[in-house]
Amino acid sequence: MELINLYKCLCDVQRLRILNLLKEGPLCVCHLQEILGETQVKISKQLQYMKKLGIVLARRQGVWMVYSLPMPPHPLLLANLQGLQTCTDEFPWFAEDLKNRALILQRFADNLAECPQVVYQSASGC
Amino acid sequence: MELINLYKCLCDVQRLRILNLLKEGPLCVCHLQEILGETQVKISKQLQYMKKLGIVLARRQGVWMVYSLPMPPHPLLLANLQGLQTCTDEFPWFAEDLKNRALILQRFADNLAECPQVVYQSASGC
DNA sequence: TTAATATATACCATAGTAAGGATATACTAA
DNA sequence: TTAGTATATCCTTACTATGGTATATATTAA
Repeated sequence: MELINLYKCLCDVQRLRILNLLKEGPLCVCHLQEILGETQVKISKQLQYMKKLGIVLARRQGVWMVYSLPMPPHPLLLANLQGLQTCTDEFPWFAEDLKNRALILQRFADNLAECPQVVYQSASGC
Repeated sequence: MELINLYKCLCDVQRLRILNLLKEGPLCVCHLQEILGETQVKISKQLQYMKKLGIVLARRQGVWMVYSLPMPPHPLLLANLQGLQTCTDEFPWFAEDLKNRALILQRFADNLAECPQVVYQSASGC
């Protein structure tokens, strides 16, 4: 992976939000779609873009595609996501997104009918 | 300045090299041109790009245009340039450029006929 | 004024990126 | 097999970025 590619991913707000979410753990497209409030095509394309550049990984789990960061995530990526956390005025969605992610995981824990094949816990190793 | 713009500048090798140099202090176009070994047009365009995004500042000093980082430089920019210093395998020019910059400044100190109007020392405040 | 130097801009071609709509693919369930 | 769901791809259009050549601008020196 070329480091330049990291910056190519960071220079777009949607991709930044996706990486911020994936930093916490794997997510499937439908959940990213729900959190970002974007169309399926847009999310999917951004994921393809980052996958092609080697910044995210994809793995199929039943009907779902689960995206994640390579382990361990590049320290420079983590440092940037960390540093951006404090810029709440410019990136208000940074914390909001993480909150919504937690809600979804909670909902998923309560109701296994939703995304039943996706066991994010077991995906932490990919 | 929007932080996203910072990443837009970082995602290109030439711009990265320029920022790495400006981190050490102001430089005029001709010196950047000499260090990077690129054409005047390319350097100038990259500088315009970053200036438009609010990442670098420009000030005329006689015939020369002196470019610099806004003071104080954004911590996220410094953190990234710092973090990249260690990636000598991927960015071998990172240290080389700084060495060449030092040589130019030395040469300038020895011979004032070169870029006589440019007093980089006095430019540190811009 | 004229000439010379440093730098920016205009113009053109090419490539990369982004967004939307429609459609295709892959998998699951029945 | 069929239908349904999740995701990816194709196609078009528009915008942004990159690179090159030529030219314009600004400043200095004579």
